[in-house]
Amino acid sequence: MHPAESPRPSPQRRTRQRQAVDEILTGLAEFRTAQQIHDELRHKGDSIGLTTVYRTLQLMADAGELDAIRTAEGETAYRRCSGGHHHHLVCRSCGRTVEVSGPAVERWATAIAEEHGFREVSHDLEIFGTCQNC
Amino acid sequence: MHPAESPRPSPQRRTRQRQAVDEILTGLAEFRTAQQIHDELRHKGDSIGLTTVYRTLQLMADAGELDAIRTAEGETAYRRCSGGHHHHLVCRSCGRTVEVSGPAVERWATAIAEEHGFREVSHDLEIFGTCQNC
DNA sequence: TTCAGTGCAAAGCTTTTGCAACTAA
DNA sequence: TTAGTTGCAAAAGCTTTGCACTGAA
Repeated sequence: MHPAESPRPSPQRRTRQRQAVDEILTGLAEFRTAQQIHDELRHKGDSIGLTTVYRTLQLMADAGELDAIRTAEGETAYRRCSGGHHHHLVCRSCGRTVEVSGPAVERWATAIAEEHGFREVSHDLEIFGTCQNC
Repeated sequence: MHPAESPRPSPQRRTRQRQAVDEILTGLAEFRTAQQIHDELRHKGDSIGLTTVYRTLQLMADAGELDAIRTAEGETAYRRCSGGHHHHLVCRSCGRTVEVSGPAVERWATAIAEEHGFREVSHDLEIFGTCQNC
């Protein structure tokens, strides 16, 4: 269900398309879907196939360079992430995202899972709200 | 992104199909997708359309009778739930689910969101692990 | 020169919708 | 009787795959 990610090797060739995706993601504080990124690149004048965007994002996520979440609409959204374990505080309206972490929550989750006899515990936590600007 | 659910009115007619879905869900401690429920009903000999299963599950979820989660594979899985706010401890292997709740986590999530200027805060939290039997 | 990478078209999947037939109340 | 339900077929959306072509190293 949520397999531990085994960091794959990074892509081997630096292509124009991969650089473009990489740049879009840089300095962006929101989650974006493959289709959104594809649209943005096209509007910017870059030529790139939707398939390539999908594949590039998957590679980057597999390599641990991106965080991926599933939206309520069934899409997969990506965002560059810092290493280490953390969670997200996401604006429902504009999508702005803040990375947060809370050791207390980690401990609570592990403790309650073990209490019920569960091992190899992991968890997903996303916080949603409306940010100041929205 | 995660709109507050406004509990719709429950279905108005008690049909054979809706009773069948209801019964499958009763006493089941795991999340099931629409397709899984459809399969189980068919194997049991009940005749029901996949479309009807989808619609019935949506109605029940809208009425607050079911919890819905998105699997990593992109499917929506449902499970009968108790009222009130709670989270799930899910077995990665067999799908067995335990409802858990932690006031401390709720407070933490709300606090950290407000700290960042977010209002109307909600959150999603699922804990995964391997249960004793697996 | 080579083989990873690209992108179009087509296929795959889950879920939703149109609509005529059906049925609970 | 009649309005809510059903279910097939078709459509909609997101994502993946087949495959011939392209281009980075």
